[in-house]
Amino acid sequence: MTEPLPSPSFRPLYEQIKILLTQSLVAGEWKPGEAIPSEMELASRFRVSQGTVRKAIDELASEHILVRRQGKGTYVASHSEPAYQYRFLRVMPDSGEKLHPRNVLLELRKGKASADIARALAVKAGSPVHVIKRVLEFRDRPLILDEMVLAATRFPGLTVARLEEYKGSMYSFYEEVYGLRMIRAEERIRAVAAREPAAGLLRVAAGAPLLCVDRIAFTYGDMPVEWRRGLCATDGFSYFNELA
Amino acid sequence: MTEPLPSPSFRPLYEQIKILLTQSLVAGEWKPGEAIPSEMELASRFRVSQGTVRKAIDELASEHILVRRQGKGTYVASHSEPAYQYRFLRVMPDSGEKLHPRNVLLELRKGKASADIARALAVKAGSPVHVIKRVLEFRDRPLILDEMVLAATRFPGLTVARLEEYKGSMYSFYEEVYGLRMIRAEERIRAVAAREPAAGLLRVAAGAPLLCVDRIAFTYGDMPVEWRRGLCATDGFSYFNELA
DNA sequence: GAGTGGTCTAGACCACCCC
DNA sequence: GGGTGGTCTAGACCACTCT
Repeated sequence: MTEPLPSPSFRPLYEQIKILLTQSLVAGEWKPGEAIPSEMELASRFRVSQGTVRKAIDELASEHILVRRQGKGTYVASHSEPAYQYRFLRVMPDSGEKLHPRNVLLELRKGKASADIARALAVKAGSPVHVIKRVLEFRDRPLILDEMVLAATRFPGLTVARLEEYKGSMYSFYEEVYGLRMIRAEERIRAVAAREPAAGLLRVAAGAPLLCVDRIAFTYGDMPVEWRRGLCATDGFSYFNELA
Repeated sequence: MTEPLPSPSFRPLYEQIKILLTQSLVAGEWKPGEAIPSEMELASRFRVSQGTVRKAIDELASEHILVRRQGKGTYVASHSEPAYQYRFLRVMPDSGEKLHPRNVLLELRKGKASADIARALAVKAGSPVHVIKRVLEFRDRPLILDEMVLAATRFPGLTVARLEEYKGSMYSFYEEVYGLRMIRAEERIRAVAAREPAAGLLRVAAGAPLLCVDRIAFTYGDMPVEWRRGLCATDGFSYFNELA
């Protein structure tokens, strides 16, 4: 029998299992929404105890990469599921009611990555990109004006038709159409004065204060996929955050 | 047939242990910065296995209520420790350098809780409160103008002298002087136009866009302790947030 | 009833820290 | 060397879901 030698840098077994599971996810062995094999089955596949598989899955579940459902199985998390639909949308009405915005596509064009965006997307400056502009409306009021930038190589054949025909959030679109599941994002928020054309699109006066939310969204392995800038008027709405 | 009725409220053992540990923390049996008893010791105290204590501690550690240190022990987290000093401060220089702000106290006065603040602090409207105003400076530039409101009953004998003599963050002050450890906070962020006197204090033009960050901070058992409103100019700085 | 995740136990051993 | 947390195992039993 070949026992794994204790390597100089100690790596617990469950972390290696975690890596193996992640590789299977990246490779598409199990797709978003599907169940992965049972803990016992994975334990015998990897030749470890159920407890070790369990710890690996626990961590992936705490990162919202997998979802456990008692009595049923463990599933690959998906932005297409209602509960995860607007997982990354932190702007909420102060009234406390749930925000189910409507997506209005403004523009899709080709462009080249600026230095900043190239760095954010880990591509070369000047690389071809798609630029998407859209407005999120809530109760027929424009709420957020978004600009998204995607590396063209990762989104071949992206057209207005495909975007418009799609029902659901951007991230379920990336996921279902391009197999890119977003698992994490970083946001930087600033306050800015509204300028045209944003002011008009959001129906606020020029110079009105807006939230400017810059986001980089990542898929498995911390690979950046989307750069986004959102402008948002915050009368009646606010960006909610929990600090723990 | 005798159908075994589904137990109305199933509570796993480790959750009960978690509650017992939390009660000891609230009661002050172990103070911030101190070590709690070892896992084996707690296991025998509670008559459960080490694994069960371990799971309870794991959860408290993931909530940053306890801190594990391999080979040493498990400690009560404290805002006085350097690593946790500015745990809840999300405003950072865009340069990426670390933010070690300086605290400048402007005002401490007594007041009465407005309806909104009373609700936030779970006290009666009109209850006596302390109102603290201060500026956080970074490299001699005013960065954040904060107004904090505290229920007077929870902070007896609060004076300018005690506040000014204290070195460190607000929350280490609450913790060391009043035994109130903040473990969680909720923030709501909006964009607002600067007005006097905030504009002058932050050295921005009237009407300039500012971040307005409203916070409620909680101690053990989700008890609200502090209401806070921060105004922040964001040229060169931004509010960082990670979405997971 | 069968299968899944969830809990709990007991014991062994490893990595880390400090004396 | 002795104590602490960290990992891993094997097995038992519980709670939940679906059939």
